[in-house]
Amino acid sequence: MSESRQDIHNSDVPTLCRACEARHNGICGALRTDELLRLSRHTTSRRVPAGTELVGEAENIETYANVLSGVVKLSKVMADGRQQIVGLQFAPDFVGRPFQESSKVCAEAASDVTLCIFPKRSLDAMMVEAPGLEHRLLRQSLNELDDAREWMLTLGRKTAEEKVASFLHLIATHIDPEKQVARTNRAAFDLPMTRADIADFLGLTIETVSRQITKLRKAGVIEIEGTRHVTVPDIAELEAIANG
Amino acid sequence: MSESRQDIHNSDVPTLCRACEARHNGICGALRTDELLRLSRHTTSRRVPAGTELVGEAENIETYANVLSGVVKLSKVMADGRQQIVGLQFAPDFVGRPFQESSKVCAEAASDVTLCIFPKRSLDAMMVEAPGLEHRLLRQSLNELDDAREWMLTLGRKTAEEKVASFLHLIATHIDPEKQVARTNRAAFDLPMTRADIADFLGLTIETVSRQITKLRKAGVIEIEGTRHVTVPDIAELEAIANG
DNA sequence: CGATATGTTGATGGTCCTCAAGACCCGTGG
DNA sequence: CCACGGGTCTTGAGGACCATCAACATATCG
Repeated sequence: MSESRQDIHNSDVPTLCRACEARHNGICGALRTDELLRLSRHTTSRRVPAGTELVGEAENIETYANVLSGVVKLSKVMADGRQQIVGLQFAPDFVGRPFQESSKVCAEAASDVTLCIFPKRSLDAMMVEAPGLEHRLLRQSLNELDDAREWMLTLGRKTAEEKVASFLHLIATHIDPEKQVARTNRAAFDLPMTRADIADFLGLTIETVSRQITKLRKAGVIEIEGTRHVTVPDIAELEAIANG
Repeated sequence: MSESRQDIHNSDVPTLCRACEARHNGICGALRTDELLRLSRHTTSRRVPAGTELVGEAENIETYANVLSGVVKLSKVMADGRQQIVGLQFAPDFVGRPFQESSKVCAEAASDVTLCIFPKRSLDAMMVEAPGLEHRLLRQSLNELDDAREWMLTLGRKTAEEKVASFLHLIATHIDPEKQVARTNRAAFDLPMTRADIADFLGLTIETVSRQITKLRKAGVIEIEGTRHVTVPDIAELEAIANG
C-alpha cells in the first residue's frame, strides 16, 4: 500500500487538497491525482459565517461541496413555519444531492464553516469515469441513512430529556474529527448551534431544551460555562440517559 | 435502445426474473443477462406471512433481498421496549445493508410478502464487476434518505392528525406499484399493517391512531370498510391535511 | 361458537407547548 | 468606563395535546 493511487505523484496534488480531510476520508479519496487536479481547477475554498444559506429548499442545485470545518445543518420547513432539522454534516462530509435537479432540503451553515465548493457538472461528469466515486458516495449515503434512522427513533419515541442527552452525545462524539472515539469517557466542546437550532433538531421548543439542559446540569451529568461550552465528565452516563 | 443490455438474449433470462419488477425498476436492471443468470443460481423466491422476521436488529447479515410484493417494515427497539418503525419498503425495493456486517435495524414482513432472496456474498462480488449495480444502489439509497428526512419532519413537527393523514397519503401513493401517480385524485387500498404498526411508524399510541382515523372518517376525508380497507375520495384534501 | 387478537371509545393525568417576564451576553457608542 | 440595545437564554405559570389505563366492540380463526 506504499504506492496507493493518490500518492504516485504527491507533488502534483493540488495545493488546495494537500491538507484536506475530505481527500483522506471524504469522497475525494476515490480520485487519482490527475482527476483531483482536474476537479480542483473549478474548485474554490470558502469560509462562511454561521447562518449563511448554502442551498434553499426546492432550489436548483448548481454546486456540491465538502465540509472542511464547522457544522452544516439540513432542514425542512412547513408552510406555517414549523421547522425540522433533518441532518447535520461535519467534516469531511459531502453536501449535495446527485441525480436530482433541485434540493429537497435547505442547507445552512450552523456554525462558521469552511467549504470546498465545486460545480455539480464537474463531479457528475467525473462520476461516470471514476466508479470509485459512486462507491464512496454510496458508503456515505448509507451511513447518513443509518444516522437518519437512528434519529427517527429519537424523534418518535424518546422523552425530552432523552432527546437532549442524545443530542449532546451526538455532538460530543462528532464535533472533533481528530480525537475520534478517544476512549477517555470525557469530553469538552462548544455547542455549534443555538438553542433554537437544537430545538428544531429535536422536535422540541427552545424552552424545553433549556429546561432539560438545566436539569442535566443540576444532576451533574454535564457542566456548562457561558451558554455554549459544555463539559461531559462521564460520556457513558450521558449515553445511558440518552438511551433510556 | 432497441438492443438494451438485458434484452440481447431475452430467452436466456432466468425464469425467476422474467416477470420481476425488480428487474425493470429495481437493482437487477443494472445486470446483463449473463450476470442475472449467475446471480439467479443462488437465488430463491419466497413467500412469507405477515410478521415474519427477515433480519434481526444487530444480527449478522447473510442475505439480501428484493421486495416483489407486500410491505417490509424496518424498525428499531429501545431497551425498555419502545419501538419505532424507521422505514417501509415496497416492490421493487432492495432490502439490505452493503458494507456492513450486521444490521442496525430489524426487517420484518408487515404484510404477506414475496421476496427474491440471494446471498450477500454473491451480490457483493457482483458489485465489484458491475459498476451499474452500485449506481442503482446509490440512487435507491438517496431516495430512501429523502424519504427518511421527509419522515423526520413528520415525526418531529406534525400533530397526531397530520401524522395519520401523512401515513394514509404515503400508503395511498406507494402501495400499488402499477397505477403509479394515477392522477385520479382518488384511491382505494387495504392498509398493509396493524394499528400497532402504524402507531410505531408515527411515534404515537394505537389509541391515538384509532381516534385520528375516526376523526378523518367523520370529517369525510376517508371512508372505511372493516378495519383495513380505506377509500380516499380526494387525495389532494388528504395531502393538505397532512401538510398542515 | 367461543377464544384470541385487533380495534374503538371514554376518563384522567402527565409531558411538553404557549405565553410572559426577566436575566445574561456581547458589541456599539456615548 | 459604563450605558444602551438587541439577541440569546432561562425561569415561571397555565393549558393543550397526547399517553395511560380501562372497558368494550369487532374481526378472525380454529
